[in-house]
Amino acid sequence: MLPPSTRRSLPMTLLRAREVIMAHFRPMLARHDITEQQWRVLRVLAETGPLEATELANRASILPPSLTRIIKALEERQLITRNRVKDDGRRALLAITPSGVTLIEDLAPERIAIYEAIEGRYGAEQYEQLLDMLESLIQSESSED
Amino acid sequence: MLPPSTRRSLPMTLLRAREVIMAHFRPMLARHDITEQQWRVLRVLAETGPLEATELANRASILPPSLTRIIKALEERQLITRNRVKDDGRRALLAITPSGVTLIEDLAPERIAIYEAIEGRYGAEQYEQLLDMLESLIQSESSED
DNA sequence: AAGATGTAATTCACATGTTAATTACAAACA
DNA sequence: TGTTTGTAATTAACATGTGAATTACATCTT
Repeated sequence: MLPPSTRRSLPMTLLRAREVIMAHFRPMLARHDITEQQWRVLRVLAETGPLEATELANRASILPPSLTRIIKALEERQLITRNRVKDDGRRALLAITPSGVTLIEDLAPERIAIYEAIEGRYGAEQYEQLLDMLESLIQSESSED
Repeated sequence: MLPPSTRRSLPMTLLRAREVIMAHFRPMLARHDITEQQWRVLRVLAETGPLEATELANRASILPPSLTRIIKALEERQLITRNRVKDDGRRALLAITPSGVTLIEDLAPERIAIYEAIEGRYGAEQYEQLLDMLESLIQSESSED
């Protein structure tokens, strides 16, 4: 078996695919002075409710050191709050604030429009199938110790 | 249309998919003290021959500022060389050195084995189909000004 | 030739990715 | 009680991602 050429390697192709998609969202994020990762963190908290850092890191696919920095930035902008968990001084519950919710809600319509445009160009069925296949890949490759 | 939940957003899913795949390669890269991006640069040069920085950046999907730093590091380790292009003082041809080729060749067998293992778990046909669908997505979304 | 415009590469500033080490705390246990 | 072990979060150090500004050349224009 030949090694996959760089142009058709799976990691590179996933990277490029992510890149062309994110390119559509970056102008919107820049206008609201928020990074892609900060937006992910806020959306997870908005969808799920208050979470501890470890769970939030998992759901937003952000590593703990990055999350520490992101939490600090979002807390300073008063988009999230942190409250100690009683009986365990290590943990803290992170929650989105009302102004954080407002920010997410302001972005939501444009977010939906961008997704619809992508689906329109790519095809809704293909789009769903691609997501299914990616989730299947993640399943087949995750943590088989 | 509902906004896609964070768990099934395309950018997040692409990110996670890339993550589970790259996890297989990281131990190998760490053993050889090379980063993922440095490995990409070397592979592109090994496959394609000498390139100028802009073309190399495109093929390796690395932004110019990152490539500047990576080139510097690889040059210091004598894994690549840079030669000015006559008649244009801005450009330079970047080429992999023999020891760079040796490094790539040392990694190649394990690289192939990892890909084969992934294909085996996921299914060879699915694997090819996924690549096709991703390339199609990249096509449908790239630069339609 | 001199200035205006365009292009390749770099630099800057800041955010995140990544691994290893460390801190702060909790829980188990002698 | 004091020590060990385990866990959550942070910090440290370095590499890369990202957008804006800058530098170094080329090329075009007059």
